[in-house]
Amino acid sequence: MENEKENLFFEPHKRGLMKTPLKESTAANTVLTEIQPDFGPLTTPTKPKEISQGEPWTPTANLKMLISAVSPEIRNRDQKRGLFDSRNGLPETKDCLHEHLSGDEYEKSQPSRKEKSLGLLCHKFLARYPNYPNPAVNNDICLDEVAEELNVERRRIYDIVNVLESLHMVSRLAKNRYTWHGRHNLNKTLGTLKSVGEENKYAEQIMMIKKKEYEQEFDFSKTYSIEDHIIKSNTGQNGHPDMCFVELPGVEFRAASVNSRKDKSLRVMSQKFVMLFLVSTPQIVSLEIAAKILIGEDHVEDLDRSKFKTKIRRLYDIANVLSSLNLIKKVHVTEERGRKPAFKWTGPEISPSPSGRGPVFPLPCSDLEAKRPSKDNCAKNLFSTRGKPNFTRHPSLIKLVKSIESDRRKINSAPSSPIKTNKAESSQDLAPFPSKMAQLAAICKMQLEEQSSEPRK
DNA sequence: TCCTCCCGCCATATT
DNA sequence: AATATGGCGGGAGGA
Repeated sequence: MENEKENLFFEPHKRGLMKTPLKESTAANTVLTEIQPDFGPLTTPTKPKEISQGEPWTPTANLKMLISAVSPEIRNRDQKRGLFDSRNGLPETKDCLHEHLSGDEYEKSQPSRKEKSLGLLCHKFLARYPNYPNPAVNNDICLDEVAEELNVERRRIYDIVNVLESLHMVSRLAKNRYTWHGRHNLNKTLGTLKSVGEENKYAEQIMMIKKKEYEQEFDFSKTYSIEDHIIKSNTGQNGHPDMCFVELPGVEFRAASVNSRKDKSLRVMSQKFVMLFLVSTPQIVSLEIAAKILIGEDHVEDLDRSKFKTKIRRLYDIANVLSSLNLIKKVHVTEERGRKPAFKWTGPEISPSPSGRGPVFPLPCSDLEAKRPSKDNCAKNLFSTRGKPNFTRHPSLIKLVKSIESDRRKINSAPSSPIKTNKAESSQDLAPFPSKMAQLAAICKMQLEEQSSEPRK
């Protein structure tokens, strides 16, 4: 079934716009079918590593301009460091000005950590494709080629592609091949994610966690375990919560594979992370909060510290590509007890309702407007977190969907009310935790206060 | 020091 | 078995 051998088409990019000439001294191989002289083309590079002379930037000079235009911050960072200053530190290396430091150690201009950041890499990646590609032409992406052209190991490309996929900006076609969709559907996807986020009551969960922290700050230390339980029950009252990958109506995943079980972390995590922004009132989410919520959802019994740490690490990865997409930007929240790293949503304001809302503007490409309530899609693509060797669709999740449906009615209101009007409607859903209402009310208040104090650091 | 997060080993999933 | 994917977390660069 996998028509993997479709080498018939070629990359659409690198010709579309100015793109990356890449015609530089070094690499620059803009070959159509990448055939590295050193390695076999069809195997995992594993370590293509640095190509001859280390010139991380020059070949992409104009790309940089492109990037700068989009993200001034990046530009600043670059300027901060002398791009041309090839030698940093490296005491014994007399004067590198003499070009070839020859010898055996030409370790001089090491790209420097920042130049190898995922964020930068993502910018380069994105610069190769138009935001709104013409669906009529071939928009395939060959991971091998990209990895090679950007001079990074494949592993990094997976990181990028995975989150892009979570936003449906790309979709897997076959082994090593993805199709670029760009920002078509992006709003639709975000709308869907927002709906799911509301259904999952992320806003409430966030408040619960904040409340917890708030209390701990005082002396009520010891309320955490209780809180955890509430949160968990709330999400997936007995089974697993929403470990589902939200699909898009029109863009069903072609070429199965993607729907198989192993869809775990990054993709789903990325969607959830985005959901948090979309349901948060001051669209700001701290990594800590995000990590806690994401952890709370699966692995019920986890107080593990290392797990938390790992989660944070993943979030940084995701945040980097989301930042490259200009959907979020890094900020700091100054809460009681110090400032924490957080991110602020800078993406489009998305329409709250999943149904009845079409794209903001009529798109030329007829991407089947299957305007479907998110829950449908969600229900359709549920799979358990844990890799059950045989089942990708966890039966117990069906019930979750049911409950979600019942919740659903609540999302058709409150277009922009600052505080989720949860007390009223959600009271029924939260029935098992009546006392929670009172707490939520209190939290809401805190939330407001916090908001007012957000701006001024 | 703490915040970020690169790097790449190696378990899993696909072919 | 060979490859493709992608969890995961040690540990190092940077502020």
